[in-house]
Amino acid sequence: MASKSHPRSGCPVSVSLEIFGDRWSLLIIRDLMVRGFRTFKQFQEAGEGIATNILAERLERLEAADIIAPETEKTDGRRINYRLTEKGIDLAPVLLELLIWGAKHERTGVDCAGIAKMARNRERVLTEVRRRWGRRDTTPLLPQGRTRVEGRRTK
Amino acid sequence: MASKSHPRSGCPVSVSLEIFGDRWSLLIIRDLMVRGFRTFKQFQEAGEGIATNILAERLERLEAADIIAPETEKTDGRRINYRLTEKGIDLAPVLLELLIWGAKHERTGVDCAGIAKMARNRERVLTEVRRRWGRRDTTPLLPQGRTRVEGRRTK
DNA sequence: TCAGTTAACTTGCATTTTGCAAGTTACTTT
DNA sequence: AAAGTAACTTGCAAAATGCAAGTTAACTGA
Repeated sequence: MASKSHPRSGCPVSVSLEIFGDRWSLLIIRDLMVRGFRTFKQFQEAGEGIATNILAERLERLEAADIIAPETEKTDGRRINYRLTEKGIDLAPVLLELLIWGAKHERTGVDCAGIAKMARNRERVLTEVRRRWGRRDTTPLLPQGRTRVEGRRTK
Repeated sequence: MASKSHPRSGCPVSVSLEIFGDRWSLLIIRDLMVRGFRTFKQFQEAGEGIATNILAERLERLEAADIIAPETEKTDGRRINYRLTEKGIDLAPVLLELLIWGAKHERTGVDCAGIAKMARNRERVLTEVRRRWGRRDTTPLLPQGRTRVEGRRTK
């Protein structure tokens, strides 16, 4: 991608975009963060149709950037579980704002009201994401339905 | 770009990324929002080396998404001033989080402490961005210093 | 134990998007 | 009216993407 790209300005926004400024990277991170996905296969199937070569390249890239870390499953040596690093979980606010913006301004097949509620409880939502990450809780933060996210509150 | 692309999931994050999920769009928006840039030439020169055809395509796309709006200058018919729409200014939180993340986790040639302070005053910063946008104040929000992007200021 | 299955990738190749340099067009300034 | 200037186009080579079809190492069930 922006692999051997140009010398860009040192602006943090620019630097960030060089790492995950494409159509897929943040979706993988979203899946890890709120959908509880962990494996190549899950990203491949439940994602929005990412090609396997691209997926492999993105995982490699995110790993190189220390945003995710692979971890071979003890009970099944084939299976690699990807996990967010601390740096990765720090992307939660970015994802949340992206979610809020999209829900507010685009037709997304998602319950706007539910998202709006999340927007009002920003801090609470972020704390919850972090809490789950800490205890390796992989139950999806949002029910999978997508259309109709009956915004279950953080409790 | 994602022009005649696939039917993706209705997730707001995905929808958002389809609009500005690339390496340039958010930089243009950043320039409009915090650097006070308005014209094609400014984006072209002070940006990080975007090609003119790509710039033209991105402006077109952002306009189509109703994130920016062009406005011909009254005193000089050649000059087109791009302005953020309400929908565009709503991207401020996204950009701010991107800025905070980049400054915290990457070597960016930017004063981390300064950004950290912004992070602590999130709401204040966002309010200020909005205020300037409202009164069409184009003085850069951040001093241009940085890694010397010889950013010729807008005067 | 060994044939079949599965997870995680590669590979090859056609298509699309980028990047670069060089125009073009419509004002404006001198 | 000649020379700039701003905002784009165009043509083309190079890189990234998407797709289908492998490949490899680990498991699993008979």
